[in-house]
Amino acid sequence: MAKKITRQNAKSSAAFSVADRLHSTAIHLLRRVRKQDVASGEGPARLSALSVLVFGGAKTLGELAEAEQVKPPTMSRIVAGLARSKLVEITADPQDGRRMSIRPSPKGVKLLHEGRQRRIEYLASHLAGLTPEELSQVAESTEILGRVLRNWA
Amino acid sequence: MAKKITRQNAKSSAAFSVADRLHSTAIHLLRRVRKQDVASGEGPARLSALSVLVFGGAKTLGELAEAEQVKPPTMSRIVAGLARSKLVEITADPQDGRRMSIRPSPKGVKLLHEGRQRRIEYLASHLAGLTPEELSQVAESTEILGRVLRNWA
DNA sequence: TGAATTTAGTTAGCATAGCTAACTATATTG
DNA sequence: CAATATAGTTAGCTATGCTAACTAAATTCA
Repeated sequence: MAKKITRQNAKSSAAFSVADRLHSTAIHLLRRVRKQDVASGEGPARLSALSVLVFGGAKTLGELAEAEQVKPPTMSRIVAGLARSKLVEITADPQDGRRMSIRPSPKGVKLLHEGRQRRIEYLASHLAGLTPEELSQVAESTEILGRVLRNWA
Repeated sequence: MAKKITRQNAKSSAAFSVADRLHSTAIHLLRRVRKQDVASGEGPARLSALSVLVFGGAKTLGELAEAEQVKPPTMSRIVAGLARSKLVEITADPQDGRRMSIRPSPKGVKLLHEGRQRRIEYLASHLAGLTPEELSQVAESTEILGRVLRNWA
């Protein structure tokens, strides 16, 4: 039995094909850029958690785990590593003795900004060959995808 | 001393700002999509290597490591895992006894396509809310970034 | 009030995935 | 044929993910 082609199917398959290439491109792009982070001396999970703290302010461990889409035991170890490197400061919540407040230390803020600088400069240097039109296409599309992410189920 | 603003600087800082948002968007997009791959029962490194084999054909271990931007010992273990799960077949190179030829098994091809289907359908379902114009913006931009990746130093 | 339950985070133990250093085995070169 | 180069493996480290089982604090309710 041949599959019936409808307007709905046509729309789906366009999204399908874009999704496919988008996925592969995102993987390979990040794999390149990640290598710049080695210079920071911290792993990707720690840098990402630190970034949440630097840009979003102090969080509890549970909030951090939620933000990073990771289970609490995983975040517990990530935070322990950040604390060992003196990149975050931890205080007990005076209202609720079970909770901890985790915030970036000045050293953590500095390390994050430097790493971000390196990483972004590296990526930007590879975007530098694009025409202004291409660059604004990419910017526009990034904007669109950012909106998709904010509305994610 | 104020920084002199030239056409070159303007171009660089546009690339810089796009790079910044692109990086963050790519990270968060992949973090969501990755979760779909849990259903395959194989880790991300194995799925990615298998994908190279399925779409690029048989490779030696060194070629695979190169393609995946990983050191040979790392790829050695990834391939061992894929072989243990019977997702790849390995034969010795008759010309050069040091080399091995690694190719996907029928089971490997099937698993990859199913996983890809799940992952892409999931991503596509979230792109489905976009207008046709937005979708083609994203497609265009993905194309541009794919070209950037192919020319990467 | 005080026992039961819920909530926040930790500990233990497992698997994957990355690395370097040091090894084996095969090819190549002088 | 000896020396060297190349392909891959093994051993051992760190980091990151998980679940299951724990501790301790807060909350509920009989």
